[in-house]
Amino acid sequence: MGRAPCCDKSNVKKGPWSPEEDSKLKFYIEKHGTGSNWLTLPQKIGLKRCGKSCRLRWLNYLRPNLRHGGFSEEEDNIICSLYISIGSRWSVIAAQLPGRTDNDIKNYWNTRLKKKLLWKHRKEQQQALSNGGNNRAVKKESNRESRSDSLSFVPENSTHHEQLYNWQQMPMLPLQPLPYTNQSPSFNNEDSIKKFLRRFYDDNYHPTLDGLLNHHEFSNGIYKEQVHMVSSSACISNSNINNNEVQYSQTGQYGFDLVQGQGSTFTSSIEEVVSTNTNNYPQRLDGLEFFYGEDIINNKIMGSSSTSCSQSSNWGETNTQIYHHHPLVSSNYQVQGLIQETHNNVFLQKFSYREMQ
DNA sequence: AATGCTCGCAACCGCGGGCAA
DNA sequence: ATTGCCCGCGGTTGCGAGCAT
Repeated sequence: MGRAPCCDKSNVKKGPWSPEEDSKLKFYIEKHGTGSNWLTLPQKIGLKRCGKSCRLRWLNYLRPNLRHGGFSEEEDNIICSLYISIGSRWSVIAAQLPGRTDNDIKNYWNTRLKKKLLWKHRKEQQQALSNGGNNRAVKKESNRESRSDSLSFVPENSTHHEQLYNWQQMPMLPLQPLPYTNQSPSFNNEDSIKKFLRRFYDDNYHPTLDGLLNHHEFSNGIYKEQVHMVSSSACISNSNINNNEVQYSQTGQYGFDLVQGQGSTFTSSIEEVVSTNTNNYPQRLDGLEFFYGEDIINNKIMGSSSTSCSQSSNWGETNTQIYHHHPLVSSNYQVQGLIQETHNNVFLQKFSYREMQ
């Protein structure tokens, strides 16, 4: 006994949507909403489509504020780090990337991002071989990947934004040299991909957190300031609130210290840090919205999921807290701030610190 | 110019979970 | 507690555009 079909399959249209169908669906939903029943919706509109097909079309294509293509470097990093943390839960990953659909991210991962990582891995292998190896097969494959990469990510008429796709221009994490192996990494399953990805992030992978530290660096010649984001599956929901992450983060919580150093006074909030860096290194702020939140970059409050973080602000609401003195940081570093957020059941930690040079 | 191949993306499909009766 | 229905997710497929031969 199979499941009863959701609609009369012989009486519904399949395949690409016509502009007329799109406008019918869009017009109706914008005016009346979905009526919380997708299956009956096509009949109301007069569309010969399955309700599920309507839902998919609306969510993935027609609904407002969607972005297609043009994934940024930061989005790449978020996708990679979340993939490591939580696997192929595309809807959860999509929830962290405004305007992106789970379908888009899934396609992007399967068709480009995975290959991009593989290509980089192979390039490193080839470099390791450069002293002695002259493997024609590797060379041929490498040429093919290079060509493919240049066409896919850095077209000749690309804009600055598009050029962010060029691996060589990406501010990569410090990489461990990869030992040469005759075998390319196999991407047969999720675990092998995660394992492979971690090779790129070994320096920044934190076993206790089971998370990835996304890494951005500012340097003014005196101090090095590093900003990390941790996404962790270990604290995936509030029910795990007692695990190590939260417990140790609670030492010295709430607020920031003023930190003195080499004639400079560090500011007391990330908001001010952003402001400082905007003045000194405005070019490095581009694309950091994912870390600070659009509201901070734009100096305005846009929503509840990401909040500004001044000391006296309304930070305590629901899932967001500020901490300092993160135990990961040694005496050579001074923590600037730590933010913990929960977005759609994904736990995120963001912290910044400065390295005393 | 014609044909075959590859790639990217939109859409489909089946299944599991949640919820109400 | 059980059943049926719907929603949403993730894996898969099919098609069209662009590229290689």
